[in-house]
Amino acid sequence: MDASLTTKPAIEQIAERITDAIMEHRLPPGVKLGEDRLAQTFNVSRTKVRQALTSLSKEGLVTLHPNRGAYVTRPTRQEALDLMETRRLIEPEIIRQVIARATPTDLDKLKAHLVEEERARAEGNRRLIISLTGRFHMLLAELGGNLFIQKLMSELCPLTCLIIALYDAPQMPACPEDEHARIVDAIINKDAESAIHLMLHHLNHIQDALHLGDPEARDIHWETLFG
Amino acid sequence: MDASLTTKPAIEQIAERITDAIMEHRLPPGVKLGEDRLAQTFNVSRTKVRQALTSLSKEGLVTLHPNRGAYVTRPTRQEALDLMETRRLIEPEIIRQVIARATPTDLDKLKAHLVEEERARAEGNRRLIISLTGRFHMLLAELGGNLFIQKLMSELCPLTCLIIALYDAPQMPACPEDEHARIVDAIINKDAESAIHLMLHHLNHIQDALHLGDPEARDIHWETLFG
DNA sequence: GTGCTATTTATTGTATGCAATATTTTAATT
DNA sequence: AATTAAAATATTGCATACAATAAATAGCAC
Repeated sequence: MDASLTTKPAIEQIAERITDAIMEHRLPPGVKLGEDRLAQTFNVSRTKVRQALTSLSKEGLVTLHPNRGAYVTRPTRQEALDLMETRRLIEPEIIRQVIARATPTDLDKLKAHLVEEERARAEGNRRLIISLTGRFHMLLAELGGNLFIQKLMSELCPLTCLIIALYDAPQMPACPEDEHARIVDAIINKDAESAIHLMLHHLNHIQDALHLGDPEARDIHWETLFG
Repeated sequence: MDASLTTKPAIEQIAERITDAIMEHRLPPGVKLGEDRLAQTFNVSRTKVRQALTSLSKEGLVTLHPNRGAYVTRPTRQEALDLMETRRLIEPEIIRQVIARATPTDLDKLKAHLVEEERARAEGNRRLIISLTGRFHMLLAELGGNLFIQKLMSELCPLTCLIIALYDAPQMPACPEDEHARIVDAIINKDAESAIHLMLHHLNHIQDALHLGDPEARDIHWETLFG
């Protein structure tokens, strides 16, 4: 029997491994992703690495500088604000969708995820915690069932991890321990209003933990600076 | 002097021309986009065509079948519903942003766009009308200023054109003549409530014109049909 | 030693040729 | 004639080699 039914295309696998590394802060923003090096690392030809990198650049995780190579994106403060604004718009709708559609199996998935998060916290595995925190929101979007919102969140969440890597206070825990659990509780109780409220609170916590206000170090708008 | 400052990369140009053709219904859904043929058409190598096609597939306009080639996407009814649901969520927020941020120059751009639409209507150029109708919403997203919402709308609008091509009644005009103009009026008057109301009305008109309800011809879910 | 230019080195961008995979045509058998 | 098998054809997927570009180094004048 062929295993190809379960095997994903090599290019997607590469992109996924890079995404994972970025979400877990093993690849910090700004790092160069040389094609040859990656090709050797993954034991594939440069061709496939290139395709994975262009794919990631479409998702915004990687920035391509023509003739200069691929770098892990360094989101600007403005981009961070735009991203969080978008999430505050989208995620309440996701909550509504999940409450309206979720099957018992779906709710089990949410509970299982909380267990994983709990375990990562018990281990003190901060990198895993950040990654799982992102995946919680991607899981919600998946259960929400809207394909476009799902795709959007699957891009915004890894980018959020990058933003945390760039702007979060180094020692501060990414977000209060039980916020995800409380959101799931409200969803299970089909209490949309509470769940949305908790979600918005949660998103505000994430944003408040970021140092986006420092006026001295604000981004330079090279495009409009001259002429 | 080099013109390269104004010249876009060849790959993007190809992708754009294909996008335009799709938006104007010159390339109907389901059509095969053979690599060799496109390469000859655009007088470039197959390599660049391939990259343009993978880029378009990331945006959802083109669907890649492994070893079988690229086809103009045929959105399912479910995808059409998800898309319109997403637009109803996003576009009211865009309206709010535009009213909050728009400069006089921005408003001029909106007016200029209305003039273009009017001209296309006067000419009876139905293809151009559909394309411009899409671009109106992309322009609003641009003026809204949120980069992520902008990117999202720049994907949803061409897809909407595809959906119209697939599901719209052949003879029916895509949408009532002056809805865009009325939305712009409300924006100029900074009347957010009216503008949002008109926008939602407008989106519902688009959706109502689609034949998405026919139960006999609903999509087959091949993924979950077996096993 | 500093600033400039030229050369070398490294890295990305692209075309091309071949292998792998579908599709179509032809042939053959019932 | 219909169905299946086999061969031929066409198309996509991929690795590789080379060209174009940028970065790093070396050389040179002052």
